[in-house]
Amino acid sequence: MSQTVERALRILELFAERPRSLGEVAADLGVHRSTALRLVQTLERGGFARPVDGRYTVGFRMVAIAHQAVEQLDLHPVAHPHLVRLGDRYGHTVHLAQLVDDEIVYVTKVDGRGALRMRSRVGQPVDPHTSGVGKAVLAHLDQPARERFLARLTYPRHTDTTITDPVAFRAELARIVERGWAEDDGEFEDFVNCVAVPVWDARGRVVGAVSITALRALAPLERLHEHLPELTGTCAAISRDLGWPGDPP
Amino acid sequence: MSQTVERALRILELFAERPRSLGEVAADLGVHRSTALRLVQTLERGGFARPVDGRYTVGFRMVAIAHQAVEQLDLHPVAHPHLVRLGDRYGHTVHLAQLVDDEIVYVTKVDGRGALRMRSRVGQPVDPHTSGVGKAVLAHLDQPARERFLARLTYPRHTDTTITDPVAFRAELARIVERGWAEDDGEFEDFVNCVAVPVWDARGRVVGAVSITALRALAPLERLHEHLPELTGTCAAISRDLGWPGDPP
DNA sequence: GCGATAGTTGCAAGATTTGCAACGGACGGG
DNA sequence: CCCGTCCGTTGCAAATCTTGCAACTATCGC
Repeated sequence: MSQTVERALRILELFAERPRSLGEVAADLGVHRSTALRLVQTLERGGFARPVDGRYTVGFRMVAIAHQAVEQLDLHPVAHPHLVRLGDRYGHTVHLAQLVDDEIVYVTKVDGRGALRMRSRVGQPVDPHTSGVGKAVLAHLDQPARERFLARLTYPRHTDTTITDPVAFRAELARIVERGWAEDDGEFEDFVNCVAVPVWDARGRVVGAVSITALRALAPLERLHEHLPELTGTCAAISRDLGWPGDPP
Repeated sequence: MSQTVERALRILELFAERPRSLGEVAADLGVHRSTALRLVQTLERGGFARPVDGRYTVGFRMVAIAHQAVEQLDLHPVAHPHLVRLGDRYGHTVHLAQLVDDEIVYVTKVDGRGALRMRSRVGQPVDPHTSGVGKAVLAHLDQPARERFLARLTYPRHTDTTITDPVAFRAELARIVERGWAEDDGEFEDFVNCVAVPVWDARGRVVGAVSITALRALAPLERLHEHLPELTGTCAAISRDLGWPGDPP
């Protein structure tokens, strides 16, 4: 609706990938260099962009605002200490995803102790059919909401184990409800697997999920399964902090 | 330079504080509601804003971009695992600040185990005269850069212990260089104190600092001092990961 | 010293944004 | 039940604000 703002946002997207020169920005937007300059300058004066050796990148105001935004989410503040404790315990990567309106978003990540770090996901929407947290939330959603999700779901294949069949996916969701937890058996990336457990609010509705993720080489599913009691306990603790009465779902 | 973009950024700032209705936005910007609507819609379609029960807030694209930006910083990725380990050890809050151009910015925070969480600072510029990390970096900066910092420094008082005298501040910096670490004795907030140690790069220049922060009631300075060997070790490890030869400064 | 690339500025043209007025829906009090 | 208010939304004409141009400067590398 506003061309100018659209261009400014596009510029921020460009900066997020990697630092860009004014020329690159202008070329990408298809505008004159002077136009690009004025947009970038505006971003810079607002702290949304900053120069870095002959190029521009995302500015710190942006970082600060985003951080503030995450802290405003209901789940993050109550869950965080629990997640840190959980991360401590096994040294694996811990993710928290929250159900926000009609999408599921990664809200917190606690890095594991290994040298490798998972490609980061905070702020990104969860892919429901290839992630533990996605399946955990989806499975425990109430009927109409789940159907709304499923309706707009596509099933692109990422690995051999990716579930690409809607019917099989529904079966998987049913299984998850039954046992109370979900897993990702290398369905997004071959060498990564995880287990995930849902989090409940005061009214007994799913609000998100917590997952323990690890390289298969480091901790295969069987090993992660051993952490399920701890993970379930953590999610119960978070849920109780949210006012959950504590009944089994 | 671009009024429209300026307004869009202003809107994001508003959303960061708390969710806003269109009317509030329009009022704050001093524009017609329809104008505000079109700007907000543009932000929303870009994922930079999102509706939340009758109001608008910061969108997740914003969060994702900011996160990506932080990961691009040189210090963050190498330092993070060390910080987590340090946080584990004592359960106190750990901050990492990085020197970026002519400012020092909080880049990472590892929350402590206590129920209380520090008011968050990631992405925010460090106040050099009231923070451990600020003083640690400033003290070890090369002469000209330090003078440039000092030149534009004001010394607003926040607490009884805030250093408000430029001369006293220089003396403090000298003391910090001598002993190799800095402290914040409730200089920003009465009840919070911290110790901080600088981080070096391959060429032996300060690139940032790490601090261990705690409520005074929980861990007074004397207690934090006991953690200095560990903190110094962590900073040395980070510095070595950055290519620091390992000579004492 | 030449050529390339980066950033910057004034100005005129006009595309883009703006304010207006009016509509529909939701909510709450009277 | 109706009125008042506050929400978001749309079409349109006016004009503000943005845009592209062209020219200038600076820096880097050959």
